[in-house]
Amino acid sequence: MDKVNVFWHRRDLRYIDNVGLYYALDSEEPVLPVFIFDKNILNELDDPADARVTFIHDQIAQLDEAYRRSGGGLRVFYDTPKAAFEQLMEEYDLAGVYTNRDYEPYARQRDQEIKELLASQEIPFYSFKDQVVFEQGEILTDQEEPYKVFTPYKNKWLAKLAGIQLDHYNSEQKLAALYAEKQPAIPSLKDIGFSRTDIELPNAEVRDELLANYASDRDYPAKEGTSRLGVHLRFGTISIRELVLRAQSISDTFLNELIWREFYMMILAHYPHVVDRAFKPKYDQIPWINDEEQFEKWCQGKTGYPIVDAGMRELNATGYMHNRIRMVVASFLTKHLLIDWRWGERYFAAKLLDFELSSNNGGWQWAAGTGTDAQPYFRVFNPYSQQEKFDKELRYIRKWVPELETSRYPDPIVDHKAARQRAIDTYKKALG
DNA sequence: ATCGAGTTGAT
DNA sequence: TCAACTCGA
Repeated sequence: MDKVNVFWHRRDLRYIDNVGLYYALDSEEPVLPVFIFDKNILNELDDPADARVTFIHDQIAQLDEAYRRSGGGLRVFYDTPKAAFEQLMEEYDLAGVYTNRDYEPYARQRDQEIKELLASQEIPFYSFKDQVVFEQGEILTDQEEPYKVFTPYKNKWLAKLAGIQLDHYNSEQKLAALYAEKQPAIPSLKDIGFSRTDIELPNAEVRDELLANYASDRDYPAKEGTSRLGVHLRFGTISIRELVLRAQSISDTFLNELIWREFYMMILAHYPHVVDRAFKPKYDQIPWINDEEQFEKWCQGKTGYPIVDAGMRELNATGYMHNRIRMVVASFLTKHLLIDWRWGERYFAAKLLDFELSSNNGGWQWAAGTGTDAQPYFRVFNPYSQQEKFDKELRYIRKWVPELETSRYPDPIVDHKAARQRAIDTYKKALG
């Protein structure tokens, strides 16, 4: 049996500037890189044509190719992580398993299980910080408590960043240390129960010009003013350290967004109850109406509110929605329709290519007013003034709602003024 | 203990 | 101006 170190890729699908991979390749033993198409996760997805699985598969194929060029190869499983590691333990004499930390509740439980499995044969499990600049626990108040408000968190984060150097881990220059054995061909999408989608994904490049104009352009959905990097941050096809360095020198506003990402990851790690309950417990008292017919119309983009409908149709057609519009549709669902934020959260989770549990949950709780640092409940976005401010020329709206201004376009499913008042009254009563 | 502040607003 | 309340130093 050959003695190897395993490097386990999860949501770090790159070989450049990869911390865990760097340390694995720096070790004594040759490195077998591994990826598992996790049945526990994939079995939960209803639609076999899933753009995210397609994306992952493409990235896996590219990684495999890069490793093959260096004389190695990526070992890919379609299984549960436990079964995959049991097989690896049979096939190899494992010196250790290296990986980058992953902070979601499922991931932490999964890693604990694998760590224990390995420990039963005295195989060490080494994990590294790669996905974020600062983990939960690194940014705390003076009382050593996790922050609940963004701004002081951000200030501490920036102060801490100023005191460190963000290193580049040149894993890409160490691939000669890969385990040189031909690995089986990676399973096809069909083998794992999925089919290819033709949804186009943005590439992982950030232009300086985009960052330079980010603060002024990002709120206008008709412009190409946002980075579209969410999916790459989700699957680690771009390095957060590289991105932070770029942002630092070009755009504070964009850097802020990266800090939000870590803020919500920290919130999820410290307060895992947010996954299915309000961050602020009192807000679980709100009597949502949860009208299924209205929910369906919201999903389909047939609410009769152009900016809401445009956003939902963009999401349905492309797996993406402009951030400004995400706030508008979320406010509309929770406030105007008084539908449980979790319904909206779930719909976004199913549709968004850049879906990130912590950010999605944080964003929805913010819009619903149930979260950290959230909107006050009496602040209800006005879909018409949002439209007037951010898509005055109707460029975005007409693109997704071409039948606007025809008799085929539906009447509003609720009256803005009445719905706004109903929301405020309902929240007030529930919280009072 | 006190007090200023709090992502993206609306009327 | 509104309107509610908690966070954090």
